[in-house]
Amino acid sequence: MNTQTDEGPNMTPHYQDDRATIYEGDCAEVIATLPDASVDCVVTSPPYAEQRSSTYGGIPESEYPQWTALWMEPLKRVLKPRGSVIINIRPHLNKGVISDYTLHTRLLLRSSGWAELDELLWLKPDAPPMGRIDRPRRSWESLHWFGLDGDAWCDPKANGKMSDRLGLSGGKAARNGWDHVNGINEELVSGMGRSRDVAEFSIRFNPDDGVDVRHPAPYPSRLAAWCIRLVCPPGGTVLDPFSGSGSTGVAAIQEGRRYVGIDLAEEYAAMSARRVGKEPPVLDFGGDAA
Amino acid sequence: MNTQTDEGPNMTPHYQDDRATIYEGDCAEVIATLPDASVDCVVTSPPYAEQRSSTYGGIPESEYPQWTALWMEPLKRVLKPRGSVIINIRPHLNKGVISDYTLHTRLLLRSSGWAELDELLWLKPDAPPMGRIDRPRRSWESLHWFGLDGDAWCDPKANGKMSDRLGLSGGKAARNGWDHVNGINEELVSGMGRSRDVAEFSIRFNPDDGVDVRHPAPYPSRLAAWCIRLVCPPGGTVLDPFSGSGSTGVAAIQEGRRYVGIDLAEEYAAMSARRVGKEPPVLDFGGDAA
DNA sequence: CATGCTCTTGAATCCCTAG
DNA sequence: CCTAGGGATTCAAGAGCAT
Repeated sequence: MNTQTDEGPNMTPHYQDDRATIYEGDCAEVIATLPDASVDCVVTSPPYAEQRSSTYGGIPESEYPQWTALWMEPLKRVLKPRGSVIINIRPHLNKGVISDYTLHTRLLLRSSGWAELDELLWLKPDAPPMGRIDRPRRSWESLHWFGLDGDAWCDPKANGKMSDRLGLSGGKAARNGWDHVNGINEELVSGMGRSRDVAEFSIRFNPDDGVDVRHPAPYPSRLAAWCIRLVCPPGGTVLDPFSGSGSTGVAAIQEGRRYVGIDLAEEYAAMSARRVGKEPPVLDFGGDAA
Repeated sequence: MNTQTDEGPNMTPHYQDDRATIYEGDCAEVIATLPDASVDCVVTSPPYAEQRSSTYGGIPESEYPQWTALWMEPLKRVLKPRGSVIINIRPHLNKGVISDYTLHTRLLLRSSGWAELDELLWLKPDAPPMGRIDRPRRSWESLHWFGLDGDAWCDPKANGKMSDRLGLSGGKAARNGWDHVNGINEELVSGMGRSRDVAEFSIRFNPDDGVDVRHPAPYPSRLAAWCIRLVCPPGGTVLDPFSGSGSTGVAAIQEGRRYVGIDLAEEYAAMSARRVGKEPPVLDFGGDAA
């Protein structure tokens, strides 16, 4: 079902409207056609090694680090200088031992020039108790956060909770011009606290993910929205090179950002387009958080 | 304050009673004197690279992996075949980029024969909003779980929650002799569910940590107790090579296990002894969980 | 609007067999 | 001997109702 021609990938979008563009094709090739510094952030859940092989070909663990470095390489030009890349992944167990390909991947990305900004968490309270019965139920995944340097754009309050005990240590923040800090020049005791580096969202029952969504990698759009609020400036552009069912796109539109989605499979490019196209226009979405 | 002689470390315990032994000295040297297969698990929070340098000398990041592999090497003999090692650590930020020494440490341990069983989490809901103000509040740490192979002893229900909906799909488990599974041969609908791979304990307000505890690495004894219940059989022996204020020891005694603590600093060996010695005798402690 | 019950489902993991 | 694929097994957390 691939519409590519012999001359190379078809860079005509599979879908386009004024907020979203969906491409069908190899993500590295599509990214190479995007304009310089046109993307604020990447939020994605790439295929795991040896998983989803029917859809994506199943990258062997030994090749995974280089495969990742390769699709990310053209991003260095396309990403804005303070842009972020957030990658959701967690190693699986093999005879009671976790695989090491994510460690090698992180090290290779670092040595190929990416700055590893932090490791954020996705907690899954309803993670199914499958797998090894003699081990704890595995109920979290990593969100690996990379940038071009240590100064990526970030809104540390985007996912914060309201608090009434802020600004009590005030003073120095004002002098340093940190407008992130509440209580500057005033003795505020109430306001938005900083986000935690942990996002908690259930796997299922995401109101924005329709019942007709069928994809081997369920990725709640609320999680994508959390990431987007954190690292994408309002009105910016979000890219997902493994768009899948389009949950990142749904989240981007809901959060008032633009979306560029890519998927190798026509089926999923179409599903992304269908879901993104159905999103109602953005009116006013504040930062309601985890 | 070091009482070592020129002939080598003093292997006379700094403190001993029928449940606990505290040594003052270099942990690798002390471990080398312990009997074969005498320890069920190690639960520890080692000094981070370049941190706590006033007490422990501050291991440079570049030497940290090898330093870790070295103190763990003699454990291979001392640990029981199904024993576990749980190491609490999280990389710090350096100009907005996380350090990579924990990645290198994990890979070196793996290549030197250790099995990495999983990565568990300690969530710190009350983590203070320190560090970079333009980033999310860092509120978790890793518990790196290693063993001699993938078959370490583990009680997956030790930290579980009670549930009244277990055993509903039961059947084959009984035939396979899996006593981990609830609902065998009966139609139970109530019992202990499996633990999550996430432990949530606040930093402050640990009832078992006396107010006089002063140590540069606050490590709640409730967290240590969670780990001990998970990987140490009842009545077994827990080792902490960086005993510090002795929180692991307090937890071990409370959970009805034996404790072997080691610390390089006389001050902390003494503090561990004081706290462990004050623990009331064990009567009956069930697995009350996170 | 709490509470309780039913119902569904999941980036799992292991083992065994076939190539 | 290693790889690939299929089958069997597992249960907690919502959501959606009914009361």
